[in-house]
Amino acid sequence: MVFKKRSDYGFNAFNVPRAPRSIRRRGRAKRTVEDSQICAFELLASLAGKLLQESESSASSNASEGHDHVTIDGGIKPLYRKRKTYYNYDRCQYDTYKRRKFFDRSSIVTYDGGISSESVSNSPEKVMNGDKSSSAAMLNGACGISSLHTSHHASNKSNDSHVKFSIKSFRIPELYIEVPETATVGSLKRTVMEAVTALLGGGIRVGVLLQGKKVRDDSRTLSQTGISSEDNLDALGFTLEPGPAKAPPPVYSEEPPLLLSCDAAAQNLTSSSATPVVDTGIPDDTPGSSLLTNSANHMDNNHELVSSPTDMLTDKSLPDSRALVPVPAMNVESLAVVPFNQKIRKSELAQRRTRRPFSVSEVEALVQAVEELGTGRWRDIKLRAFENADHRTYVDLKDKWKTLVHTAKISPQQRRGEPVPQELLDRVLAAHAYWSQHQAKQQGKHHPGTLRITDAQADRNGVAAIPTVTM
DNA sequence: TTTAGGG
DNA sequence: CCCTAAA
Repeated sequence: MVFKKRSDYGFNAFNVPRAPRSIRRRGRAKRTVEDSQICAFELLASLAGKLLQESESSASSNASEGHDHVTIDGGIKPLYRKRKTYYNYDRCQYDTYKRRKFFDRSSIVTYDGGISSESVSNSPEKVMNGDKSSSAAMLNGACGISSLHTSHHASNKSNDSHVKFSIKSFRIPELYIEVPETATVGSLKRTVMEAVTALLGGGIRVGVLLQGKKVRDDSRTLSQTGISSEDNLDALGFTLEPGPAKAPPPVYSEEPPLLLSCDAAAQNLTSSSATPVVDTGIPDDTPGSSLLTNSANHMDNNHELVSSPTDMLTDKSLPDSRALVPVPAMNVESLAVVPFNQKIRKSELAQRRTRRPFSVSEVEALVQAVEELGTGRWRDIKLRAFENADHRTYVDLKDKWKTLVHTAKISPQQRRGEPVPQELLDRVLAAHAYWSQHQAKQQGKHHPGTLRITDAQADRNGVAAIPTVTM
C-alpha cells in the first residue's frame, strides 16, 4: 500500500496561465525579500503557523509561545550550494534535469492544508520491486513545492510602512510513504511524522512568490518587489523548498556557506539580532502550477526523488505489523534505502545555481583569454583564466562571451547591471570579429602572438576595429 | 566531456 | 543560467 502526500507537481506549470507581471513600485519600506523569508523560517521552526508579527522596534508583541516577535534586521547572507566538481557539472545536470522539470514549478496554495497530510491517496502504481509489503517510508523532499497560504494585513502606519505577514500554515513538500497493509494506523502516523521530521531536519528553504512568480532577487526591498502594505498582498505566498541538508564548505569568500538545519534556523531566527544564512536561490520563477490541477497529470512517481533517512526505515513501522511478511524486513530495507538515498542527492542538485554576475575583472580575464585563445576553446579558456573559479564553468564562460558580444552591440542605455568598461567591450567586439572570420579553428598553438586591437576606440557606428596579430 | 546554440 | 544535440 502506498500513500502519497503530494502538495504539488509543478509539472503542469504549463497549464497555468502566466501570472501578470507584478507591478514594481518603489517605496520607503526597506525590508528585503529575505526578511520575509526569515519570517517564514521562524514559522517553520515552530511548526505552527502562528501569527507572526514583524515590527521594527516595538518592545513586545503578542506572538505565541516558542518565539516571540522577531525584529528582523539585515545582514542575511545568501547561501551557496556548491556544485559538484566542474567536470561533473553536465552530468549532474543530466541526471537531474528530468526530475527538475517535474518538480521545479511550485505554486501558491490557495488552501490551507496545514502540515498534516491532507490528501492521502492510494498510489495507482504498483510497487515495482518485490517489496510490496515493505514498511519503508520514503520522504520525497525534492519537489520543492511545499507552499502555504498567507494572509496578510497591511499596516497603514503613517510614516514607516511595515508589512505584516500572517502565515496560516505551510504546506510541506510531497511525502512518499510506503507501509505494509498490515501496519497499524499508529505506525503509519509515526512514519509520516518521521518523514516530516526528516524533511524539516534535512534543511529547507523558503521562497517567496508574488503573483505566482517566484521572487528571486533577494536584494530588492519588499516595496521594490511589489510587496507593500498598500498593495493587495493576496498574491503573495511563501514556499518551502527542500534544501541541502549540509552546507558544502565555501570555496570563495563570495560563497557563504549554507546551513539550514531547522534547528539552526530556529535558533538564529528567534534572536532579534540573528543573521541567519538563507539560501537565496530559488529554483524557478515560472508561474506556479495549481496544486488543484495536478492531480490529473499524476504520473508514476515512484521513481522520483525520494529521500529516506535510514533510521526511518529501521524500526517504527514494523512493530505493529503482525501479518505475514513474505520479505524479510532487512532485505526490504536494503532495497529501499539505497535507491532513495541516491535520489535525494539528486534532488539537492536540482536547485538552480545562484546568480553570480560577472565582475569587471572577470570580464577582463575572459576577454583576455578569448583574445589569446579565440572562441571555441572554452575548456582552455576556463583553465587559463578561471582555473580557480569553480563556479564558472566553461559553459558559463561561453555564455558570458555571448552576452558580452551582445552587450557590446547594444546602446549603453540598454545595458544592465554593473557597467562594463567600453574599452573591454571594444575588445570584445574586436576579438569577436577577428575570431569569427579567422574561424579560430586553427589547431595547434594558434598564433603565439597577442591579439592587439589597433583601433580600440572603434567608432560607435558598429564597425568593429580590425585587430591585428603581432608576433 | 566539450562544443555550440537555442531557451 | 539552463538544456541539449552532436561531436
